[in-house]
Amino acid sequence: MARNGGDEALALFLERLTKRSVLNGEEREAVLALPMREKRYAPGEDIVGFGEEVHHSCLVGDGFAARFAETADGDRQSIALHIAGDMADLHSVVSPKAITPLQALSACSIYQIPHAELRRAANRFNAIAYAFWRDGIVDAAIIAQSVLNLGQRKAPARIAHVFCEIAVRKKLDISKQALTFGFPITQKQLGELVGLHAVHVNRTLKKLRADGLVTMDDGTVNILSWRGLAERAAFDPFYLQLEPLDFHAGDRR
Amino acid sequence: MARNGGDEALALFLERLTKRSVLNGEEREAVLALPMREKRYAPGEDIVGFGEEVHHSCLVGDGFAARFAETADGDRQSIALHIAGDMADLHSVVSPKAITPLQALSACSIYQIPHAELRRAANRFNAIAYAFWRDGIVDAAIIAQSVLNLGQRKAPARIAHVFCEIAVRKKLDISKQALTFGFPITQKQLGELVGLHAVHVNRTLKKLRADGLVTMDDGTVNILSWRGLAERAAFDPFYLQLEPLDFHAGDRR
DNA sequence: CGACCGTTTGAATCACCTCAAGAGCGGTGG
DNA sequence: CCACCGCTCTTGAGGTGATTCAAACGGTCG
Repeated sequence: MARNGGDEALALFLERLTKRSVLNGEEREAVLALPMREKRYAPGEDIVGFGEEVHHSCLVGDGFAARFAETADGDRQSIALHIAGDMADLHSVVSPKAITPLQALSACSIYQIPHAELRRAANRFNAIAYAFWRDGIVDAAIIAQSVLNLGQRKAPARIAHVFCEIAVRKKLDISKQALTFGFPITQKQLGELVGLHAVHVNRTLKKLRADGLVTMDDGTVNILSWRGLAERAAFDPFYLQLEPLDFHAGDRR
Repeated sequence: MARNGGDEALALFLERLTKRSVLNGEEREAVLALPMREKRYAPGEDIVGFGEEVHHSCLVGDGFAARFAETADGDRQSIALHIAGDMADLHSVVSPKAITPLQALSACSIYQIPHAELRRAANRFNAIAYAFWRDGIVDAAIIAQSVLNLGQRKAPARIAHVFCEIAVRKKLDISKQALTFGFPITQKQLGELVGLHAVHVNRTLKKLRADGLVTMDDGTVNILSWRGLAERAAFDPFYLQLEPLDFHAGDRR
């Protein structure tokens, strides 16, 4: 059972949970005690294949992973982006046959946590069961925002929105001047995230750069003007900000 | 506490649950015994407002409801469509503050079920808790397909896909010749579902009609050729078909 | 009756895609 | 070592899809 990097990822995951659900000391311990096994993946590699049945969930250590969908015609679209501390497929606990493949977007480390252990923690502590359920809801809310992003925004706003979302999810300090994060993906992959073709992604990035909003070179995103970028994206982080909810009280109404 | 139409909707909801999760007699009883209160809404009316905190979930009786998102610029996009037997916001049990409004798409009846009762059923029966969690995952999978739909498909395929999905979710008999269902919404609303403007929806419907695939008049969708429509949509119902999973065995691996 | 809404069609414009080509870069094999 | 391949980024030109503005028609409601 791997620790070290795994402990860090698990701590991030716990933070993610407790940001949305109240967990007491015992419950936190139970989460932090989850056993796991480390795996590394190269960019583009399948972490969980399409239709595959898994018996563990995948906690992202570093790098980026994403779930994909494709049409019968073979057009690819990425559905959900996962960063360090995300349990990319916590839903597999209740739906173990993957309806979308999970792939490494960049080189990334994954910590596999057995479903049996997750289920045990949920069965032992009601609050953990609710926290897991809620975590899935938050994921769904993020996907719902993607629907809005693809359905209503034009290319520059779509790309700006993705950058804004990652910055907030990574908990970067928005007030800081130098707002930068590693994002080692190709323009083609970025296109799959926002439903655009690589060529148009290229032109759009050029425009955003020319407008002094953001750059993306050498696998690094550099936000030159948070305000400008957020405005261009029409970004409202409300959908990410769920305040913690307490599921301990038996029947709070 | 309303019954009649409510019982029917609840039976549909139970069917939806048991299609995906195994529930025993006692558990089924518990679901069917849920108390509820009927409400009726006119097209466009808010069922749950943006940011509103609710203490009940909304079971759709008849008609159609949808959740919406909008950009800071005011562009509307519908995120999720709900039909009879759907618990439109079961997620509100663990996330009571609505991050997207729920509105009546057509005239529709809603049966409100108190969160306290849902939570009680989940606390009493582990399998129900898992079934609820799983239900949310299925909803998320449908939204994920919308991302694919908006990101990768052109207008005719998008609209065709929506019609195919509704037909399958309504459990219509695909093999039948006359494949028809009521769908009393405007072209503008359909546009909000698929991320297109009303004018273009109109032209696209005209094209689909000319190709002998589908018509939509007087609030009725008439699928002239299921095969042709499904092919045009590149429709693959896999994402809807989750076989039932049994959560009773304490620690099945 | 007039006002309004939804549908339908036309024409012009804009956004995005497709095809194409060149430059840079890393990896491979002769 | 160099020639070559494949992949990514970049830019151009032309085509398609979707939007926008506009106008006409029928139906409904006050």
